[in-house]
Amino acid sequence: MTKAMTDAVHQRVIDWFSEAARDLPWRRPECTPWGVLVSEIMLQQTPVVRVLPRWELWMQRWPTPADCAAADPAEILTVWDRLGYPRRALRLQSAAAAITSQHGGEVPQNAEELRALPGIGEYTAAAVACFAFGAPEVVVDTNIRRVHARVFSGAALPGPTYTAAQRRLAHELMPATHDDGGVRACAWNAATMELGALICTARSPQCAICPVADLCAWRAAGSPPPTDSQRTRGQAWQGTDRQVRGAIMAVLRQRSPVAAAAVLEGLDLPEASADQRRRCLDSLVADGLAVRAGEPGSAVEQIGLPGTV
DNA sequence: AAACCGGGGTC
DNA sequence: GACCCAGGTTT
Repeated sequence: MTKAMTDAVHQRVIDWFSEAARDLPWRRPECTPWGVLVSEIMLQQTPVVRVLPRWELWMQRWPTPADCAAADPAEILTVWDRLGYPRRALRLQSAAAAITSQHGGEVPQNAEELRALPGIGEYTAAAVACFAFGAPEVVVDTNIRRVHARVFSGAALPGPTYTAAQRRLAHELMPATHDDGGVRACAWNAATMELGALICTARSPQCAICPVADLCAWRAAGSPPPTDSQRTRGQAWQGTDRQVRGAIMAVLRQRSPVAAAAVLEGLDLPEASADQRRRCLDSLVADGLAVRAGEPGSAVEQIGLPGTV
């Protein structure tokens, strides 16, 4: 791909974004860095439409990191509701506590300091530095990997793992920052992500209305279907510990504390053995998502959300 | 590099 | 019913 073609892709995607971008609350100018951070954590593995109402409630209740850090962890998990992966909620509160105690209550502005916070990895650190503070970091999520794979590599899908070659490509594709201080680089990140979310989707991409369809290497190759190695192996759900853990957490959000025996026997999961139920309950306690009172396995054993027992 | 971690919408 | 989703942590 020549520099002229890369420049053309930049221009087309950024122009497309300026008129097609969704009006999301964490993209508005008045949104705080904390609001951006909360959105990024919630959006890890969770679609925008499901995040929107939870984000609004969260920001209304805890408008600053200090508010969140001081909150009752049981309420944190209750407001998180069914967003999934509830450990994210506790890590977000831990991050808020670190921001409050170590950063004067202000969200750090650079990726390195963000990366050191609980629950913030390579992607989220770059995304917050870029979207909240305008830093020209290389942001790579699953949408961006897919766009890169198609437009520049000619592949149907990027494959399940983020490879060194993909990281190198993402760096090479970043617009120069010497003349605008990174404005264009940030726009490229946001625009590419949005293109992957709205047009260049995994299942049925809308190439007919794609701003770079005529520049796309995958299209030029005849839009070949994904190979077996490019397919992501879907996670099982029925019968997994994740399903059982989720069912236990649903009970605790409803009523807490509660007798452990009542929870374990009341789960509407006929396939789950007594061993699995017990193992999952213990793992929730180990993860800090639940706390226990009374001897495990005894008649007086009680389970509750953290802080309620 | 691979396993683990939720839950719901879509095709 | 398979597939997908603005990933991170642990081993």
